[in-house]
Amino acid sequence: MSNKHLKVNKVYQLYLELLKEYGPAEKFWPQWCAKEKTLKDRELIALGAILTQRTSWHNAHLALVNLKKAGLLSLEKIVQLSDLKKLAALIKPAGFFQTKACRLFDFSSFICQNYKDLKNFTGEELKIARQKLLTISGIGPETADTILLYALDKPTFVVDEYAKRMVRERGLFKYLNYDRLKEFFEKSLPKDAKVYQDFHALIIISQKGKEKSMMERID
DNA sequence: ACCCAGGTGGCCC
DNA sequence: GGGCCACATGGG
Repeated sequence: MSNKHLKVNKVYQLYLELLKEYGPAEKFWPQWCAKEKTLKDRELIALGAILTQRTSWHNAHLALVNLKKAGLLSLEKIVQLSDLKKLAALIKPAGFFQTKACRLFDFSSFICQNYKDLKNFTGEELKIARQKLLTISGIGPETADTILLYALDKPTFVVDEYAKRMVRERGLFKYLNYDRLKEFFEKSLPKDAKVYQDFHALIIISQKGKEKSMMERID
């Protein structure tokens, strides 16, 4: 589908300006914004989306490295755990570790039991997939959209505190609730996962600074 | 010794 | 339907 019909608007212009100034977000978030992702990458991103809730990326990163070292950076391995104490201990640096251990387990169970793996879940239509993720305890709109956008490369816009702040400061839109803002961004931009990924990352990079937004690879 | 970091669900009115 | 609270660690 051609995007030529898309009217020039402030949001799209802002996206183009940020892209020009900072370059593609893949430079700063190599793993999350990569064009080609392995299934392992996708699992890491989805688990990372939960671990980073209300937490600095640095702390979520420490937790992911612990999971990797323990061989638990895998939905299947997490589902097989008999109790969550070990999982909770590993993700301690990410904070809210008991809550998040349950969330990682519930998410992993949902995917493994209903779809076997994330690749099959990608086959679900976007709206259905989003609705289903929202039924999982601990997966709210931002986490659901983060998983869909970065782990599954589905075109759904992630609204976070940085996006809200930007909209507020620049007076782009008067409604600040999640769904209204998400719709606003999506109507202003080409419906393209790569555009949403880069823009969301660039919003954060432009506000926080490149250094603090760097997400190191975990291999 | 504070304050905050890419939220969410529960409870209250 | 909005306003508060608990959840918890690491860094400035």
